[in-house]
Amino acid sequence: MKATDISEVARTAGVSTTTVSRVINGVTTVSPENRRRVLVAIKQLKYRPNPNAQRLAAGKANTVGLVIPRYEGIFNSYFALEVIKGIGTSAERIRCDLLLHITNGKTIPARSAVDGLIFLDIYGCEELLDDVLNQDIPIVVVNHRLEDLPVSYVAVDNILAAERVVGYLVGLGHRDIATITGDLKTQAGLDRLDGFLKAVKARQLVMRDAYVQVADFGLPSARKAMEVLLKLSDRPTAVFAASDDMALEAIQTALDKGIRVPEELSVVGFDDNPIASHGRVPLTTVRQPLQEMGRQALEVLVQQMGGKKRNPTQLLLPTELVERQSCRQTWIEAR
Amino acid sequence: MKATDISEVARTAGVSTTTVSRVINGVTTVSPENRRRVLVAIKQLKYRPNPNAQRLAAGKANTVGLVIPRYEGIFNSYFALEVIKGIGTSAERIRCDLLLHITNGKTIPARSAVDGLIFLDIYGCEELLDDVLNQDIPIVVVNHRLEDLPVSYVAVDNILAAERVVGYLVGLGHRDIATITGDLKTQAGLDRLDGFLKAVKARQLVMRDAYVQVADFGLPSARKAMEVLLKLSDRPTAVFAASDDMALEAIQTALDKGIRVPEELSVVGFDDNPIASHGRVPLTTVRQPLQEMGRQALEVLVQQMGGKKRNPTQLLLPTELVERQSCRQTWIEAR
DNA sequence: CTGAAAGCGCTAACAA
DNA sequence: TTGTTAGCGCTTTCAG
Repeated sequence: MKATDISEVARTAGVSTTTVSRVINGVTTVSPENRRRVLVAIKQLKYRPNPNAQRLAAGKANTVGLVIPRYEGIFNSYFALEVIKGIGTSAERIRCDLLLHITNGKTIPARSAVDGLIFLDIYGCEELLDDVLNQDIPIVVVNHRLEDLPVSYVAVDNILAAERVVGYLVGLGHRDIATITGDLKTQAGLDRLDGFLKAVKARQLVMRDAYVQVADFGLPSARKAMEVLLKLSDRPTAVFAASDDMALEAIQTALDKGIRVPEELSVVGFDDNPIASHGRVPLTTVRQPLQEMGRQALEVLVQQMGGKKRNPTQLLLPTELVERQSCRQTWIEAR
Repeated sequence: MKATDISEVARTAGVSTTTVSRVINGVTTVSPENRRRVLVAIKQLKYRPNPNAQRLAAGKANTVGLVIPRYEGIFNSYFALEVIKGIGTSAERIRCDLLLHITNGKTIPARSAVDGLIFLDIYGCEELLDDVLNQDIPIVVVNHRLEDLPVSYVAVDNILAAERVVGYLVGLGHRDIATITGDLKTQAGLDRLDGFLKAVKARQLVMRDAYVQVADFGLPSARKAMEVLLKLSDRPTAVFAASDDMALEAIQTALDKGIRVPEELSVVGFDDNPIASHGRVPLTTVRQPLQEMGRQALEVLVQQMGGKKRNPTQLLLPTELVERQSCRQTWIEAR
């Protein structure tokens, strides 16, 4: 049982394979009559071109590679699925295939299998990046700024977002603000901490070392961090967690110890994971346009693959503080 | 800038392209000396074979297509990411590429682009299935039993799982048990309801129509369902929600109305989403081996692609009731 | 154990 | 507007 090929279509349509190829690829120089006959033949034979042959002959893959670091923290997250979703639906629209490549930091799809690459973060893939850059393959990185490198990226201003969180909390009267960080090996984790620190310094808030609890985006680490914070003699009145998951876990930990949120402790998260907006305490958090990041990443990549852009596009998408009910004023305001 | 090709490798190794091809493909009939020289040349030239050419020449793609229905309920879920993860990590191990294809129910990857297909559920893709079956392309469906069709699947016994939930609840003394269903257009949703109904009947429990609240896996639908249940004059003492997300939302809804969980209302979920085990009320739920499903699906597919198996493999993986703290006895047991 | 040569199915000059 | 003719880069008989 052999699949029908282009020559068979050509034969039954009474034209050359070239003509068939032309109508398949939307080349306009085909007479309406011939086009019609080809179309009929294709339908009748249920012909579908062999993509491998197309790619080989045309020298382009019509595929973009989605490289995902095999790292729990990112792979496992709400973040990943949302971005994939954004990329996936866009890819479907422009009829381009998506090659999912989960990597241990050592491998990427073969050059000729893809026209371009999207990295979903580059945690653990730093060395790969050099390879890629040397291979002249179009690439865009999601969720990691690479300002000194000529690489396109689509990310979010985590520093600014964290600063805003602190500003918001200060506006509510908090001065003793702690943070539960993400994995500091990721840029997002690091930036969220940097922004926090920057704002704390700028506003000359109380800054104890213990107010920075290093965690790793994991639930257990968040719980541990929160337990430490709660035991502090000068317990913070507000906590900024670097992810919604961790924020939820932190709230849970506090509630377990009989500390009410937000009455006795304000908590802010990061992500705007829907599950967090519906919990016991609807979470005040930072919304990132995750699907949008995916969509834009693909768009930038496509432009680059089209050879339009020579210099990298570096995009910082806006975040938004979503106020819900996990924060509260610490004093009665003067009227 | 042209990529190095096999003939270049052959030249620098002083052998024919055939020999190079042999060492690449692990054919054993190559002298150790030649093998060494080829390997050296490959490394030196940083040669990587062109997959498209390989696929075309060899007639196999070394790629499996992962078809995901473009449907919020499945695409968006914890379920999807976990299964993808299972498939992805397995695929990485057996060095097979993964083509992610998000579909509206009308398209699948071209036959020659993949050696086989994994459907992540088939919601909205029922017609596609016929196409696939007519195309003699190896396929396995995840999360949907197709007992009357000669199609491999890897799923979970949702009916049995739901029955067990009811059994568990009855064991705690509940007789007024309601359910918040998933989307009944999905088999998983339907089965969970069927199992529930079956068990309720078998145990001759109270069964009011209002005890079956049809929802769709979405949070808003779950909330609405719960609100209806709570207003009932004969309010149920226990609720089985068809997903953890919905269960959480249900608990939240109850708490909002001042109804304590589990003291006044027991709730059971489905999935064992980690976020549910850490909430205000650690959720008693049904664990499904999601990653395992992905892994097994790929394994079954690979066997099928190898031509080993002619008849379909139909797997029902075990679930497990994870008891946490969202359920409670309704009466003081006699001693 | 090795290599020559014939494709795999399609695209793209180039000529007509 | 059309068809002829080379390839694209690799695998695979088949003969040696």
